[in-house]
Amino acid sequence: MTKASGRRSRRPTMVDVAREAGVALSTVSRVVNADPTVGAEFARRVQTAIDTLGYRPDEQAQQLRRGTSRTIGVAVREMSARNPLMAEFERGAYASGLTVFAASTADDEERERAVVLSMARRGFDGVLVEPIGPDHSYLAPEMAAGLAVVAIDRPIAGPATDAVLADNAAGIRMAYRQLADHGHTSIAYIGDHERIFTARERADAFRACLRADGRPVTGMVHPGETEQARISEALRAVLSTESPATALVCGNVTTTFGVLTHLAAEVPRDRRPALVGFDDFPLAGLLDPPMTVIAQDSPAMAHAALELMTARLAEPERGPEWVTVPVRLVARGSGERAPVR
Amino acid sequence: MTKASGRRSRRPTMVDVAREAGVALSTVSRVVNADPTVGAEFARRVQTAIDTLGYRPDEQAQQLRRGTSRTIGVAVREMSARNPLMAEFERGAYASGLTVFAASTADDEERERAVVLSMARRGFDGVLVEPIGPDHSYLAPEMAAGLAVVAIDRPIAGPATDAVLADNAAGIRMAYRQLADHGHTSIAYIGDHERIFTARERADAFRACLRADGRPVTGMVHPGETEQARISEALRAVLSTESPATALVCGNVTTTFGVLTHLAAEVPRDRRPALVGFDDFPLAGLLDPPMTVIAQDSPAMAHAALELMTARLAEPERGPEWVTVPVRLVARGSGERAPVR
DNA sequence: ATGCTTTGAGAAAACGTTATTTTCGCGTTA
DNA sequence: TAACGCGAAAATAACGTTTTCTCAAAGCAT
Repeated sequence: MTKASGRRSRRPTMVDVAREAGVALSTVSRVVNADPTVGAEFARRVQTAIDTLGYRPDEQAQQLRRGTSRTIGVAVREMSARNPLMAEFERGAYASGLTVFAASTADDEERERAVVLSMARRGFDGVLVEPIGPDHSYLAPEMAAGLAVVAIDRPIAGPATDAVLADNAAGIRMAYRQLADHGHTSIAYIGDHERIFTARERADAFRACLRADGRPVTGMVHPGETEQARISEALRAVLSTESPATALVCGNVTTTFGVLTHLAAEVPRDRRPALVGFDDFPLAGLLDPPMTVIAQDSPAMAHAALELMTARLAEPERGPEWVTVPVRLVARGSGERAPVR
Repeated sequence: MTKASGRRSRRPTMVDVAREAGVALSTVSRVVNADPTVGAEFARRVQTAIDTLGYRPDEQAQQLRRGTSRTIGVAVREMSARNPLMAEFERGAYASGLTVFAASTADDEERERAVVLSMARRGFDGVLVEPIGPDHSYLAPEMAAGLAVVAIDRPIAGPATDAVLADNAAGIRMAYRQLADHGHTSIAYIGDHERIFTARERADAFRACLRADGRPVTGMVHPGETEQARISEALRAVLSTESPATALVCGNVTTTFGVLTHLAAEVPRDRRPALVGFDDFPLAGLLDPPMTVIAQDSPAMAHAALELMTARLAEPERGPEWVTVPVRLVARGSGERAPVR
């Protein structure tokens, strides 16, 4: 209360505490960090000074001095979208005493770079990133300087990092198998653009399924932008041939929604194809028919990511590791319908 | 390359650049900050040194020194859940040259405190917070020290802050009116627990609607936990009286999902009540019947929040301001069904 | 008593910046 | 020619911590 004459009160600092308690600055630091070499009487005096002043250490200065922040950043395409993985990861990290801050890359390569670099230059110890573009060489110097990088959902092109991936190929095979087992012989795939790693893996796996079954590939695989117009177009192409597809595999949730929207609007209920979607979503069970999906194991993926992250933080020189997490089929009805016609 | 003998390379710092360019530390700083008083030749030399070394300023040290970070934090209940508001806010902030980092409070009061305090002590300039508990007095010293606080979705109890709220009461009135206009005379409400501000506002508004219509309130308003069991119980109570409700207003998305789940499992299609839900959600239009909802204007709310935030950053002493954003009714079918029986 | 370790606190240097002050070279003016 | 002013670079002092070093006092054995 001595010199704070201005309206705006400054945050109390260690120096203030030291003055209040009548001890040296370094003694305050030792008390704050529970250094056992500080005497009981001194500790008490400092503690009361801390309490009366409402002192809180400045984490920024701490980190600058310590060179570590116990903070890890999450750079993900969309924070806002349903992203159970991030929630799981955050929970786990919190339990390990790590702070997690997230920022979204908005599916923009340049933005990802800016976000991740900003995290690195703020002293974040690690970054969990859902990589966007084909070039991640900007990460190399940061990693050399000690930034722990774990890729999620897709691997990072360029420097070798840890990665957690879903078993996309197995998921597609399960979807295909389920439809084939229910009598479908003409199965088509509609998915995301193949510039995206997961979309590429899934489309490739689907083509492999067709080939393994001795069925024609041409005209049955439709990757592309996830806009309604493109999806509707693909659907029309697939459903209006002389021997139309009786079943569909959707490559991701956006595609699934687009397909459902199109079918609801333009295809009579009793002529709709059987459907299996990649990725589960809320309400999937309340649709008519309930939606059969390939569900990713978000908790397991988050757990794996956290494991990799903490392992790398502890031992920065370890070799990069990839973890592939199994997926599972959730049969709800849409994928178990018999072929129409 | 002179002394970096260890495997792990240090990030280059201003001192390194200064040494490389053969100038003083402060000259490097001036070049980095585009100070016009630096000579062309010096600027060039420093710039090449920066490029060859790959120097990037340490934002942490910058912020410590500058006392400002142009960073604002978002503390929201669930980052992972669909939260279009946050996405909008982030986009706008990015356009204004602000960095946004988000952390989730997991609906836990203590966690909120930890997260927000951590943001403050890291030098974040502002915090957008979706407040949890009844006591936010911990914010007072931070605000006194200059932290800009904007509450979203609910006001903050304790220190007076800016806030952006949805017009909950008007939304409930629109929902009630829509159902009444379609012939319903027995309308019930199921919603979230009234410890939550929005739930309280909505339940209160619904009671007011009943009273204004001269209808009994008892037994028609069911706020509570959003667990399936509680919701099912409320539904049974409301639907199994001698004059059962023919229409329902759901107080939030979770409740809506719970109600839909219960109805799908236990009530034959032709005996289901009309439904209006608070908050829109994806796939609402693909349900059977398509779901009528009260939709919040997330972009408008995000925009308002950003306005308040920037205004406060610019002028910390301005009076707190509350902005109420209108909602709108999206009629899709479920709220326009005539009463059964 | 003397010397030697131990304990515990203070002083000061660092972390990587930016802001302020000092210094210096040089052209201008009296 | 000396004083002056000015532009531009160098030096230095912060920002709020942690950590290393120093050093006085106390404890203990000889």
